[in-house]
Amino acid sequence: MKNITIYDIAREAGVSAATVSRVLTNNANVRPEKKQKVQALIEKYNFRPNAMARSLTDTRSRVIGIIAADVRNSYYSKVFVACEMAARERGYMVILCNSLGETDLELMQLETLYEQRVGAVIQLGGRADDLVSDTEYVETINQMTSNVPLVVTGKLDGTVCRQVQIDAGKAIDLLMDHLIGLGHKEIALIGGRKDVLSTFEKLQGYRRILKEHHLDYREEYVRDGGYDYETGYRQMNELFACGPVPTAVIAINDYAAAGVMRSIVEHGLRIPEDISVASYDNTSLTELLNPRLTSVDYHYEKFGEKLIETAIAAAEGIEVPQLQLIAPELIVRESTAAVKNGQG
Amino acid sequence: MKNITIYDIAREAGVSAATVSRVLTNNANVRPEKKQKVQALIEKYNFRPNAMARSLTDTRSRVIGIIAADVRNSYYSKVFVACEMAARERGYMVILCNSLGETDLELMQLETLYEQRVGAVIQLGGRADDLVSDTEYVETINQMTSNVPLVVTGKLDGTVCRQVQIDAGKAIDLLMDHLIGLGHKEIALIGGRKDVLSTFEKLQGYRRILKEHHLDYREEYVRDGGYDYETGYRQMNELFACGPVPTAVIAINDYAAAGVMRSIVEHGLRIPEDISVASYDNTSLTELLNPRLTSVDYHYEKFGEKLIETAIAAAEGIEVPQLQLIAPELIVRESTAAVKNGQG
DNA sequence: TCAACTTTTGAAACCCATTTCATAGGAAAT
DNA sequence: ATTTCCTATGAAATGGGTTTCAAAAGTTGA
Repeated sequence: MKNITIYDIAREAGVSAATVSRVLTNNANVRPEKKQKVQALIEKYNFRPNAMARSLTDTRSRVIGIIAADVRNSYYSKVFVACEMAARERGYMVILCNSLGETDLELMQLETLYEQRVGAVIQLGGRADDLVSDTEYVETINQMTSNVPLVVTGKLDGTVCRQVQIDAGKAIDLLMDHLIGLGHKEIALIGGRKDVLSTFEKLQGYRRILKEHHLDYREEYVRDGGYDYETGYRQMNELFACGPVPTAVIAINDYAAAGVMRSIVEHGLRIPEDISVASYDNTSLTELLNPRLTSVDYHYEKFGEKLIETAIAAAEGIEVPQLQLIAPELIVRESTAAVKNGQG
Repeated sequence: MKNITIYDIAREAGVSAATVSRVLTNNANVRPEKKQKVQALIEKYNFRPNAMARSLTDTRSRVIGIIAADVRNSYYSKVFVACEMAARERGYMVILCNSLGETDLELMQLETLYEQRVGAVIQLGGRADDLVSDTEYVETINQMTSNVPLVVTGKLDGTVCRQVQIDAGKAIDLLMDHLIGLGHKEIALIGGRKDVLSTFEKLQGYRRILKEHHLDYREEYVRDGGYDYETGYRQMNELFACGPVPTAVIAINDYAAAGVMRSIVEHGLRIPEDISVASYDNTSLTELLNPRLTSVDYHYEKFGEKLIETAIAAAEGIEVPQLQLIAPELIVRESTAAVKNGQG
């Protein structure tokens, strides 16, 4: 299956390769009759120019690499698809890799993407979201970013990565305002690792808001863990077993919320009549669960656009603010309601 | 940010570019001291060879393209991640595109992937899953497959695409055996388009199995539509409104099942006590819904491996059987139970 | 020590498109 | 009709690797 090249086309058309190239790129004058002859042959052989060869001279390859933690998680797949659409509109392609939480793999993929000479890499989740950056990791990243610019959704102190973050402070604000407005005073926070930037910021916000409303901060109400169903289920069970039971729960994402909800139902309580549940991410899960879940949306379309725009700017050497924030929005559904009378 | 090349390394090491290349590919003898000097410089400059330039001579690019309908759907993201892992183990990369159900986009992406000179393309969902292939589409595909081999999960008559299919007949067998074994005689089928191969085959199997068990086929029990929550919800509502209410429902996937479940709950019935619900795909949703959903699993790891192996074989010109089947497995959870006494 | 091998090595060709540069051909201006 | 200015075109250089081929260097054996 030998591939056809512009030379084959050129020979058969009786022109030079340069002329074929001009027809392909369409940015120089070619006599109409020759142009037509070349186009006919391109059609005939179903010829498509080799993007590899092209990008050798092009310098910039019009490809953005994305390293996501795991697209099987709805949050990442939503961001990814948003990025892909934004990239396509701008004449770019994206390449996706899943790091699956393994730092080694993450770095290998960064390397592979650089070998592919992508213009920039966007990192979704993974090591760059950690609150405190590991020195060795930062060093490796610094080596790589001398080759290819990196856009992260967290932050990496001591590097030149561009940051596009969700405004986590605003996100917790929205949830707390909503719940406090409904009369809740006992609000638990379930799931998430405190050493992850966004989770840490949410916790900070939680304490700040409690103080602003003269509400007590209770250690037992903050129960971290992972970002999955299991964590939500286990931690809510613990709350039932040990601590005082809150009137509202904020889960770190929709998966954790599903776990929280099951635990509540298994304990014979109703949502939202007995306990309100809300979460972050606003994935499709929110509509599938029963009751439908109140959740914080991140305007994924805008989010993807900003990520891609930042990446393209970085690839093309254009300056952009190093930190950009995405404003979240609260989507209220059935899982939150006013606190019961006589309680709180 | 001028990139370093093997020539830069060669000059500084006082050797020829050929020698540097030999060190990189590691497949020829190079005097140890020179090898070491070159490796030191590679390290020093953090040099990585340009994969584009490499694949110009390599012919085969060690990249497989994947066109999925939409990775925001759990099914596709599971297959994709499985493919990615299988590819990595075999020294390949994958590039993902989402066709979002648009045939034009699908073809554009096929073209883009060919321009990238991927070794093969795997198509998940989309046009190739249609029962009857559109002539114009087939023609375009035939043109493209003269350039790059295509692996599909459906079938495309009149083309040379390799097929890796889930054994849909076996899948419906598993579900029906399970439900009939539980005493169900009134089983509805909800969701899916009949012009999609796998859905069609499931319907065929459904009729065959009913006949084998001397059960009546009832038109009203087969309610097609899309593959989403809405379809499940709407069609189950219709069943409640118009038709006889079945004792069990098989939804075309977990999303549709979620819709079916909500409709049932909203009608004041319980799952599985009043109605059993089961579905295909066994995505993470099955564990998140309440009750947990009985669903048919496709051994995604094996599925991904077979897809990638087939794609790599095609890329390297190795013969493989044109059609390969994946055997599904039933995962029984809480959403199915024996039919109530006095019914059926 | 010299012939006969084997291992290393670099120059040059090659992969495939783009782009520069110089030339050839036409059209417009004098 | 001649000069001037564009437009159209091809040869060759370029980008960054790999590979072939032939020469150089190192080994071995007699």
